[in-house]
Amino acid sequence: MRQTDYVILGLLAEQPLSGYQIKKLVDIRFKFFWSESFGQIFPALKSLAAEGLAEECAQEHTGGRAAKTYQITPAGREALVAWLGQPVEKESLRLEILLKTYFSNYAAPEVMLGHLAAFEQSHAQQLHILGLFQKELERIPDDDENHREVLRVIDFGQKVNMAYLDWCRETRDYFEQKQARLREAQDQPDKK
Amino acid sequence: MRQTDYVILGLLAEQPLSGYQIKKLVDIRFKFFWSESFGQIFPALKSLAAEGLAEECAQEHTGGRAAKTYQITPAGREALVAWLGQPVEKESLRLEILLKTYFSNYAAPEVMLGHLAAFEQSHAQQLHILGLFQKELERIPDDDENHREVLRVIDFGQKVNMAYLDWCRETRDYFEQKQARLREAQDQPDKK
DNA sequence: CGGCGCATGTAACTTGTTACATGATTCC
DNA sequence: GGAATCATGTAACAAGTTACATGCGCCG
Repeated sequence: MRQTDYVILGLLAEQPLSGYQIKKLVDIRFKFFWSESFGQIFPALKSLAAEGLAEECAQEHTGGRAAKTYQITPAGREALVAWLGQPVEKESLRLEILLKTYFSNYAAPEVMLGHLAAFEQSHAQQLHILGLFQKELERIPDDDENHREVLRVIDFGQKVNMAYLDWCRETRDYFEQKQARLREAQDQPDKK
Repeated sequence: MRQTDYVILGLLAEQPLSGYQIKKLVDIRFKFFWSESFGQIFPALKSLAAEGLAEECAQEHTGGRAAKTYQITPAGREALVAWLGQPVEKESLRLEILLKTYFSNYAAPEVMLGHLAAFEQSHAQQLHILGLFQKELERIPDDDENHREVLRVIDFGQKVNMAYLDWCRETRDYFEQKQARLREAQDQPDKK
C-alpha cells in the first residue's frame, strides 16, 4: 500500500468522491505539505476497489462527463485506522533555494536577491491563503468534528511559512549588504 | 542535467572528491534539506565526465579500495554558474505527520501523542546538530569565503526546526487535553 | 456544429531508493 | 584467514510527473 492509498482513504472516510474531486481537494487542502497527480490517483482508486477498501457508487454527472464516485468500505476504514497507528516514516524536504544559497559565492549577489524575492512572494501568498482557510474553518459549523485537528495542520503551515519569511528578510539584508560592499570595492579600488 | 549533477558540481568547485566522499558530504551538510543516494551519484559522475564538466584525477587510496577522485573543469564551473542564475524550480515538502494529524479524528489521541514525541525528538536532535555546525563554522578560518552563505543555510534550518518544535508542543498540549476530555466523558458517562 | 469545461484514464518518462555484488586494505 | 572498513558500481524496483488520448454535455 502506497501513501497515496491512505490519502484517498482519509478523504473518502468523510464523503464519497471521484478521482477528479480527490485531486482538487489534495491541491487545495494539502497544498503546502503534500501533492498527488492524476497518474497516481486513478490507478490507486482502481487498486483500492480491487482490494475491497473502496467501492464504486453512483455515477453522478453534473455537466460534462459522468464522474465515477467511490465510497469507503468498512475494511477501508480499518485499513485507514491501522495506518494512522503505524509510525510516521516519510518526511522529505527538498529546497533548491538552499542549495543555491549554499553555493552562492560563485554568483553575483543580484542573482540570489532575485531568487529570494520569488521565494518570499510565493510563501507570503501561501501564508495569506492559510489565513483565509483558518477564518473559514472558524466560521462554518464543525459537522465532522475535525476542525480542531485541521486547524493544527494550518497552524503548522503558518508557523513554517512565517519562519521562511523571516529567513528571507534576513537573507535579503545579507545579500544587499554584500552587494553594497562589492560596489564600494569597485568604485574605490585603491582604498585598502 | 539533473539536480544531482549540480549538487556534485557545487561540491567539486571547492575541492576534488570521490563519489563516496560526495555522498558523505551531502549526508552531513545538506541533511536537513537534501539527499542523494549512491545510485544517483555514481551514474551522475560518469555522465559529468562524459560531458567534460568533471574529470577523473588521481586515484588516492587511504586504506581500503582505491578512490576514484574527480575534479571540476572550467566548463563545469560555467555550467554551475549558469544553473545558479536559473530560476529556482524545485521545492518539495512531504510530511506524513501532517497527513496523520489531518485524519487524526479517526484514531485515539494516544496515537498522535506517540507520533509527536518521535517527531519532536528527531527535530530537537537536528537543531542540536545545526548548533554544533554553526559554532564550528564560526571557529575555523573562512578559507573559501563561503562561511557567511553557509551560515544563512544553517539559520534556515534553525528557524524551521524551531517552528517545528513550537508546533509540536502546542499540538501535544491539544491532544493531551483531548485525551483528558475523553477520559472524563468515559468516567462520568451520565453527565450531559 | 465547434469549442470549452469537466472528467477519466494511460503510457512514457524521470527520479529516487534499496539491495546486492565486488574489490582492496588493515588489523587482530 | 576473517572481520571491519572504505569504496565503486549496478540492477531492480518504487514513486512521481507529464503529456496525451478519450468521452460527454452544454452553450453560443
